[in-house]
Amino acid sequence: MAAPDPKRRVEEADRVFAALAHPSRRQILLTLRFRGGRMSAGEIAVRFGCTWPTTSRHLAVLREAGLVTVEPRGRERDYVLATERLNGIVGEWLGWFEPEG
Amino acid sequence: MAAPDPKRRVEEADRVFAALAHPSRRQILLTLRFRGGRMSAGEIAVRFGCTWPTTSRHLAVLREAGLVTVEPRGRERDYVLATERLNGIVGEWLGWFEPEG
DNA sequence: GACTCATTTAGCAATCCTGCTAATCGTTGT
DNA sequence: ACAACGATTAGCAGGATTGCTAAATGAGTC
Repeated sequence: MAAPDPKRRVEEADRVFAALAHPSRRQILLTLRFRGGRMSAGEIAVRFGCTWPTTSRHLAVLREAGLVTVEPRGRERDYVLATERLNGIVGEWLGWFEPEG
Repeated sequence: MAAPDPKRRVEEADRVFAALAHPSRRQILLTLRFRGGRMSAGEIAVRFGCTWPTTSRHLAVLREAGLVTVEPRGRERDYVLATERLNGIVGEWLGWFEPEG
């Protein structure tokens, strides 16, 4: 486990919020959420208007942000939603703006 | 108050998340939060590394996203943090990923 | 009105993002 | 080995973003 380096934390938040900036990527996360948190790249790709490679790159952005993890399964690749990280980073940031305090 | 048009809701979320994608803009929101939710454009600008016009444009992006509102005061302009909207839009989206359900 | 201060707008260059098509890689099945 | 399938990578064009400097606006002051 990495030390609680605040600089690293900031860079991670940067990548997470940058990843959430694109509607298709938020849609991918929601789709994953309501399909049990795990789908193959193909299952995800067929649900979107853009081409396969474009979706694949969106998935790469989400993976580099740590919002999904990849688990190869045969010749397919399962993408697994990292719910705790999404709630952790975004929730922590949003927590600064809570009414009380 | 606008009708609960889902399409409009989506477009608003787009703009909000796009606004949050830039570190300087998140920093502006945090700075506002911990200075009482209200600051003039100048007070905000002097705290950032970039030039005044650049900060001004960041503020415009936040304003178009509805995350801040502007209140002219004399020849200055106060930017007011729209906490309830930030918590509303981001919190609602994040709510879809809560553990239960 | 002329002048100053606070802030924004205009205009430009560099960079990043997103979409596509074509080519590639790794696994399965014959 | 070969072909088929799932998925990613490479390369490119169009458009958006971000930063800057210089010029313009708008409100207060003399």
